[in-house]
Amino acid sequence: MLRLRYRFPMATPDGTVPTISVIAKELGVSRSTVSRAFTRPDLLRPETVEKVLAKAQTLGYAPNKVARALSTGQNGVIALIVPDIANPFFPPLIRAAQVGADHQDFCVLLGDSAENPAQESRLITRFTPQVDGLVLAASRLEDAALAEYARRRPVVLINRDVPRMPRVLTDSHTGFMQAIAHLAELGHEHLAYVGGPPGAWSDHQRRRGIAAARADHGMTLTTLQADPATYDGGKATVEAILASGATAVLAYDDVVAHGVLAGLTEHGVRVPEDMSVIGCDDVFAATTYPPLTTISLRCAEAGKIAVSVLLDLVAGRSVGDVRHSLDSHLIVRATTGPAPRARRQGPPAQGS
Amino acid sequence: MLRLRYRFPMATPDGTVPTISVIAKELGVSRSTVSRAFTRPDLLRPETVEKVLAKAQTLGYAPNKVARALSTGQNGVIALIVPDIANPFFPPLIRAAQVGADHQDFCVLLGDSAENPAQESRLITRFTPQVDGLVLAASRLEDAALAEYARRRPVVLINRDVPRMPRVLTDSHTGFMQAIAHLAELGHEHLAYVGGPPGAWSDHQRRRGIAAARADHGMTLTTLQADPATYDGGKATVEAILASGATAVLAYDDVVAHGVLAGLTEHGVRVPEDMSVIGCDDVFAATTYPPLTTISLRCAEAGKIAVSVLLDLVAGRSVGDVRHSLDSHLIVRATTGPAPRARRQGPPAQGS
DNA sequence: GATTGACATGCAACCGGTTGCACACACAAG
DNA sequence: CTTGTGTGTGCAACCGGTTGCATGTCAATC
Repeated sequence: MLRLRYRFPMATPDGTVPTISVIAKELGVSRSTVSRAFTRPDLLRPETVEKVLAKAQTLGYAPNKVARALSTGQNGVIALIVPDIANPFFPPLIRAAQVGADHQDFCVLLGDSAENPAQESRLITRFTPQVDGLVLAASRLEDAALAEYARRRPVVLINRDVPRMPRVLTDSHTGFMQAIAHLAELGHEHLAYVGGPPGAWSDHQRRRGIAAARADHGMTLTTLQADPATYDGGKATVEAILASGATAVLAYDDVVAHGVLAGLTEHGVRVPEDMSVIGCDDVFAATTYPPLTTISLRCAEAGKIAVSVLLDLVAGRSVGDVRHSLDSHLIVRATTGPAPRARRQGPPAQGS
Repeated sequence: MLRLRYRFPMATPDGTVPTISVIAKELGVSRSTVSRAFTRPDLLRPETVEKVLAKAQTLGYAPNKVARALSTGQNGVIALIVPDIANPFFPPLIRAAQVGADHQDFCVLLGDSAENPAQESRLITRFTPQVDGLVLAASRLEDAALAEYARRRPVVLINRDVPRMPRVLTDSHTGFMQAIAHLAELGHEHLAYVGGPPGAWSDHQRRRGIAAARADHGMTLTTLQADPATYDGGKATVEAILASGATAVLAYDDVVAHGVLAGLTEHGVRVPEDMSVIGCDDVFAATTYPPLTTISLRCAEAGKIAVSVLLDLVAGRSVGDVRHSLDSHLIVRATTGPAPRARRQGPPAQGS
């Protein structure tokens, strides 16, 4: 069997990717000069740089990262691995990461671990040799495994709090504090929390925050779990919510919150008249109807910062124990209202 | 300023990662022999192969992918460029693409063009040298530009119909036919279409399909445009919709549809009692409340197929003029109902 | 007018593999 | 003893950049 060398038709006009050699020849300069126009323009006469760049522009030239990687050891590529691309929390984060990387001339290799630690390990192993660093979002791996991978390449974690590893956390604490204060003000006394994936850092953090805050306000709390943490999982918890006697629901995220909304409506429970619902993430709260009261989590910012930290690390710029905690805040929209008991008992009549 | 050569500490005791040269020297053979032990073992004497592999094993050697990529021109990477990662149409597509690529041992470089042709060009130029092929989703570039890029690397388009270029189309035609038939059956006679980005193939296709189908049913059609094609853009069209006298709205996509829903509710218009609304994409119709009647578009499949076609192309397996058209269908949920006039006038009473 | 830098560019080696071609050697047939 | 046919290896060029060092130019300085 013949193994053909796969290569596209040569020479720029007829469909090849242009190289420094092409530009050099056309301009009658050496390859080094072309190279330097991109890497060390300060060494060249300004008009030379300009000449080269102009030519590169018209030829559609861009430096070949693979070649550059071979000689410098820097690939100009970072990996970003998320548990589920389609979970609406991640797209804004991914986009911000991509844009941030692009600004520093890096590309992003994207991986979806399907919430599966084994798959996540596979991807990391596969990506590692060809990237300068990795961002792992909501990793499902154990601390030890993470530390091991971090010895091979710089790693920045998102929403995973491992001491001594650089990490960026979307901290829902403030938001949930505000949410519970908001509910307390509306007269609610009985809460339900519909939690997410038990292993996840974010769920753990939310549970703790809510438990603390509700105690401050003397409220009762029923903790449930959406399993899985999806629309349907949220919907399935509705009977338990109603049985608990809660008048307000805090959901693990916006997706679960929408599931709860749907389930409530099917049970003839009106929102917010009979039940208040608060989501978390603020990721499609503003693009669906009814507008969901939710906790805004700055997920895009997390992506941006993670990349920026990683690139600092890659460039040897960074130091110390990095732990970025991004605070959150409540956004009140249309799914929270006075507790039914408070209304029945009399006053507010807010509005009509 | 000193520019340090960045290189990670590695396997061998002296801190360097072993190369074929090291193995070759230790074994007293040539570098080619070592290389061939890994790539064409059939050309070597079995005991030679074994000797090399054993040595590689003890030295912890693994072939350097970057170097291999440079000399073979095969990187094991494909690029995927989308106009907006955060547009909910794309995440399922991206995920399917990533998974499909992974199955064939390819990685995905992701790019976000921000709906901007110039940015899209930049990304393509930057990615091209380091990928084996590209998938361009909903490209905003002109046909000529696309053709030009396709001469450098295999390119597969999604939702862009350029003759003689491989393309995968999520064809909304069938779905819109069904939608209009559905509305006709419910007694609607006046439709409004809230269109999306004027340049987009998908909008163009939808406009044509709707115009044809409504004619078949003798309905009137008012065409509006959500500008931009977002939640707010959709919401802003509501007054025009109401002024048009339409009793049913077809929206460019689910996001716009939700904007319309919100706007209608703010105007005291009930859905579906006073107005029916149909979205398109089926991307979060099932994860929000109320469940949106919509057209299901198989976007994940589009991603999967595009990658599969691209990898066939890359491997030289594929042929001919590829044009995959993925049909769509209507999914009736809770936002469509009998036309108000029909209800007032009497008969149907279909159901209750 | 010769000396000295500073500056801009070229030369050539190198990064770590792959591969077309040549060569050496073995063995079989003429 | 040639000639022919394989077979297993080595040589060297190449992929597309980067970079240490050398060279050439020109203006400022002595």
